[in-house]
Amino acid sequence: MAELRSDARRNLERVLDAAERVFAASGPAASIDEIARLAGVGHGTVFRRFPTKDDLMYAVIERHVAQLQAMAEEALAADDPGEGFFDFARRAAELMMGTPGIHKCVVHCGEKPGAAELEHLGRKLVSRAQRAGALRRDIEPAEVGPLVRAALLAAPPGHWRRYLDIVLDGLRA
Amino acid sequence: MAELRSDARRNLERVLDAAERVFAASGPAASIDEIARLAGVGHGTVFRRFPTKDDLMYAVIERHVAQLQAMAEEALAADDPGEGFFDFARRAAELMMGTPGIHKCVVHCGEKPGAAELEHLGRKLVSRAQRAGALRRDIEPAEVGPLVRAALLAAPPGHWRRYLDIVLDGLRA
DNA sequence: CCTGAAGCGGACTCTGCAGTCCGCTTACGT
DNA sequence: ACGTAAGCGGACTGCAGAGTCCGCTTCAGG
Repeated sequence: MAELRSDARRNLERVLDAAERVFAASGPAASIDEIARLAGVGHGTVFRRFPTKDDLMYAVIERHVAQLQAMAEEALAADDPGEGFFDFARRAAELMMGTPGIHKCVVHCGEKPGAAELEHLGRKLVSRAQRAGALRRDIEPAEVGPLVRAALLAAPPGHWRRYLDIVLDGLRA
Repeated sequence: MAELRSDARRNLERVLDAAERVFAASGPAASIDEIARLAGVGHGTVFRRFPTKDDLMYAVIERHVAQLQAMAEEALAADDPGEGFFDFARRAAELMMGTPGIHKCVVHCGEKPGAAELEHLGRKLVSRAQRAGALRRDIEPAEVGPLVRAALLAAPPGHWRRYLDIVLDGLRA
């Protein structure tokens, strides 16, 4: 990655920026051609760095996952497990809903990228809250994320916070 | 519809049956070719009866919508508004989740077909339950359906009942 | 500078879909 | 039984997007 020629590095950056914007706007349905056009490069250039569209999507997603991971770690350090969980849910939702298209990409990928770590943190967060009696126990820790995400995506543009409240209320013990 | 030649009527039936099965399996992504193949007809035959894929989808969906409508009317007649609503939700979910692909088609169409009536019934059902104090008031009657449907579709295959419970709990006053 | 390797980009292929068209077939009234 | 209009089906078109390839351009080291 450091071995790239200067023009190549510049183009790579442009591609990633464009991809982020286009995926954010159109979700997984975004086309490589559109990204290349916005980046001001030929689409062959995109494919040289990212052999498939999914590869590019992962690259874009990875930055977001990193942010979520930091939040999750912080939440795990909270004194009150219940509050840690609900705060995290709200903050994560705020982040994801800033770029709904990318949110859809995450759902689309089944979170394959480097999300094993994040998923692990999420599970810990949930089961800690369950043990503390703040969360209903009849749901698997791994299932909470998908449920919340689905509710967020189903909401009409401005109203996802209401949907989130409802689902979080439903999750309470 | 009664003016059809006998072979045409038979083919029409075959097409609808095949479409139902294929849409149920693959959702809105199903291809006309696959439906035609399963029906044992050329795809030109499908297009003669249903000029666009959406037309065919509507035809398939309509039967399901009719069933839901009957349920909704029954639920509106229930003594307890809250119970009427929650029973309807569970029964409707049971019906829809029997054919998840068709459920996806319904979501895909934004329920255009003849669903104005059903939507109206749904709104009445919700606002009646809200007035009776059985349902939280900070959600529009028209928003309840999408939220519930999204949760159902997000559930891993066998577990949608759990997801439904959670969302319905969240909806309680 | 000059050169060769790295990089570029767009023309090209391939795939899969919706939707059209028309020569052939078949049901059905007489 | 036969004439004809209704019906059939598959070859065809058009489109859009993913991924490939290769002749040309540009960077960077000597």
